[in-house]
Amino acid sequence: MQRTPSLPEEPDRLGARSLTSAVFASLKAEILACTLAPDEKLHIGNLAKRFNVSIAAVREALSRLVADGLVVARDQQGFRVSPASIGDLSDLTQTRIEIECLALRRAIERGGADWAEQVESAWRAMLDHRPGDDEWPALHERFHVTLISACGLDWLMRFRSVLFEQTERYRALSRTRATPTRDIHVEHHAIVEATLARDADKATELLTAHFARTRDLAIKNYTNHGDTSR
Amino acid sequence: MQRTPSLPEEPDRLGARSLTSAVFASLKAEILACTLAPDEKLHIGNLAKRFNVSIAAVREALSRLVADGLVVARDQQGFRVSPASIGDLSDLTQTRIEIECLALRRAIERGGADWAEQVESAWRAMLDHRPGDDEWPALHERFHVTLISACGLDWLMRFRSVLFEQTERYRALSRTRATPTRDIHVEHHAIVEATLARDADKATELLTAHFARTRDLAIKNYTNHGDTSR
DNA sequence: TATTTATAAAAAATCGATTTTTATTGACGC
DNA sequence: GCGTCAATAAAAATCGATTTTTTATAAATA
Repeated sequence: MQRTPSLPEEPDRLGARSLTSAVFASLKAEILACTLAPDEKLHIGNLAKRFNVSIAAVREALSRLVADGLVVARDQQGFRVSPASIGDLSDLTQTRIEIECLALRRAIERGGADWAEQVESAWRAMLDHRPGDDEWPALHERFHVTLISACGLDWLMRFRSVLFEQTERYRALSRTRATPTRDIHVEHHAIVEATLARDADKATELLTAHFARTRDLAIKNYTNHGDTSR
Repeated sequence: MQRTPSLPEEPDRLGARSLTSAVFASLKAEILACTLAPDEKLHIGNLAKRFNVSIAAVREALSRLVADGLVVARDQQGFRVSPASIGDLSDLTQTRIEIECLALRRAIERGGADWAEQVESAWRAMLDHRPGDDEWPALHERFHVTLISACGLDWLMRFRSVLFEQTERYRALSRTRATPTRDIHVEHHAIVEATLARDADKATELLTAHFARTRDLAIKNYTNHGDTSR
């Protein structure tokens, strides 16, 4: 009973239950947004100063980020942001296509009426928004999660999550200029239609094209602007 | 220049470049062998005493293990070994089947003569050994890695590795009595034959059966002996 | 001049102690 | 009796300082 309710909270802990988690979340956001560039050295001492926490807290947060494949660690050489490259983006996208199509087929096979409803609902929730919108990222991810949520395999969903997150980084790298001629709502709508019609072949074909287009756009801007080094 | 070369090394660091890595490796081995049981609380202070290292080193090692899905962390409640269950084993196995079959198809499509040679070589290397043998685990894993290594997707290989490791834990749980009537060499040989004959349908069918059998054996012994709680 | 070797500076890794949070237990009131 | 609350014990989280390792720099040798 030491803290008066009216006093302001500590600045750092934005909802996080521990300092380490707060640092983890901040670092993750910066890496996904490429404020911390791919392959950039993550100077433990500097980060500790910047976040006003101890070295141990930073090290632990960084160790956790290795889990998501966003940071790589080497003994006695510290941590750095995972490198990014067109090769990796291609690999990533193809793996994503394989896994999500697999999951979508299973979901179409097993999903019940409740699932179909959720898919439609998640899609409609996106309609009022556009990429660049504050709420867009969360809604977009929720849509893709819901779409294949009926696949019935937690491990597959877990891998999907890793791949989605990784892709986020390349999206950030290509977000240099306004995204041009791409009607993302139309793409999503087509996927929803085929899915709800239980047409697995069509749905996976559309999903594949959807991911491939994301990749191609990223590669295009990547070549023009994306400087991964610093 | 304080250390005399002839003095014995510190006991702990078995090849590891850092204390944290050594603790990481030890803990990982114990978790995979189920010496540290599923869902068991990982008492940081005790572990630090047991390994003669600081709390920070243990925390970091544990954080790294979260990456592999072998440990789960909860803010302010420390770490525990990831829980195991028949449900998880089923999920795991099915995901493994989907992903490895996918990879095998791609490998059969793309693999060249060098790959075919490596597959045969990795298979032959296993012939002199049996499960339970000291060298078996490494050779067995190498065989399965080689088999699909020509799939051309690093991310897929990465997920494979996670799934293989997870399966290891259930193997340990079921290793109570001598593995009974299962000629694993025959199973592997059939897979190799179909693969080298570039018969993807047959190869994936056999691989699926192979993983399913591992799962069924584990479930059988799990029900009899496997006490995940403590 | 190129390669090595010594030296100094920087950074990573590690520790022991302190602070904070959670879990436990027993008293108290309903 | 049962739930609530406070005091205490245990454990997790965090910190600041120390030790070890690597990297950068400069001198020395071939």
